[in-house]
Amino acid sequence: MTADVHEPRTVPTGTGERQGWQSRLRDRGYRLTPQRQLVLEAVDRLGHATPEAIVTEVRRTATGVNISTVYRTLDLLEELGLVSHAHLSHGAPTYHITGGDRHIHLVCGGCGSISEISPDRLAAVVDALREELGFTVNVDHVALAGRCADCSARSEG
Amino acid sequence: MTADVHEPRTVPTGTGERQGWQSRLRDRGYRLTPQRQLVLEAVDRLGHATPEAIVTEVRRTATGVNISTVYRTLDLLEELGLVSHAHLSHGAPTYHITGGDRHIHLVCGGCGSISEISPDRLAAVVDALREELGFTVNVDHVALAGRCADCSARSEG
DNA sequence: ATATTTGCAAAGTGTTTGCACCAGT
DNA sequence: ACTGGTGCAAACACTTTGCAAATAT
Repeated sequence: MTADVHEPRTVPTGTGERQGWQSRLRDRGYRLTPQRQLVLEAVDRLGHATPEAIVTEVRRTATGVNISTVYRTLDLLEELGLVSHAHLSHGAPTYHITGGDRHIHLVCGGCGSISEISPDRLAAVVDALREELGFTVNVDHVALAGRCADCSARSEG
Repeated sequence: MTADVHEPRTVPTGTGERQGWQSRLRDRGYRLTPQRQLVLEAVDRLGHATPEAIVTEVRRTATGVNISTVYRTLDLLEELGLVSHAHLSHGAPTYHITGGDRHIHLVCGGCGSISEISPDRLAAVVDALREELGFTVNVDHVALAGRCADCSARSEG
């Protein structure tokens, strides 16, 4: 059990939203390049992916795309609100498509598996923190570390 | 406002617990070295500190202590359960004394300030996740990203 | 005495940057 | 044509590791 429990969502690069992000890019003075499309598609396809995994995926169709371009592109896509990242493990962050279904990550420190739960689970806490402390939690970015059922069982029993 | 909102807690290197961790170290076959005491004291004094900050603090009294020793020592102290780390920002993790008051970190993405809240705030969620999914959240390790009151006000107007 | 720990330096990740060339507009 | 984007290589930040010398036991 090391797998990513991601299930593919409707692609923002698909028919529906195509105009959306592409013209958003243009309106801000950015250019539409193959690399940017490829990175966005790769992020969507992979679910939760590190820059390294993304560049590998991108290279399946376009050899020669550079890792630094991927980093720059991810920054850009994040600025545009198309993707966001979370620090799920000790190493590289993982990027995922935003919009549609937001979610909170559960990361198992034992086996590294990632699962997702609804942000509603934290709604009460989030509201309380905003009202009492003025602190606005960025739910997309939250990762809860711990141990999954399997690993808990393993270490206890 | 970039400050750490840490307030010093009772030092485990102080009178009370001294025997505790020191003999725990010995029992496991480890040796008690000045470096290990200094690192532990520094972590306690600093509250939430990166390895870099810790080595700087340690060097105020003992010049020549190497950063790699600090890393090794932090790993050891964590294994012994004396400290734990959390990933509060994009860069280096921060270490803090465990035991006594556990807490959850709120990290402001705007100004980088760190505040702490009681783990009780998440108790309901944590319990629900354990019962429904079998997932045990490691509360010490949790950091909630977002924007503090000041930064929220600033960005909204 | 001797096995652990340290310091040092070198290597390993993950990420950013400067710059010449390339490409979208 | 013009400006922004890309690839490349080098620099950077953070962390780990091999090994000989130092030290706790």
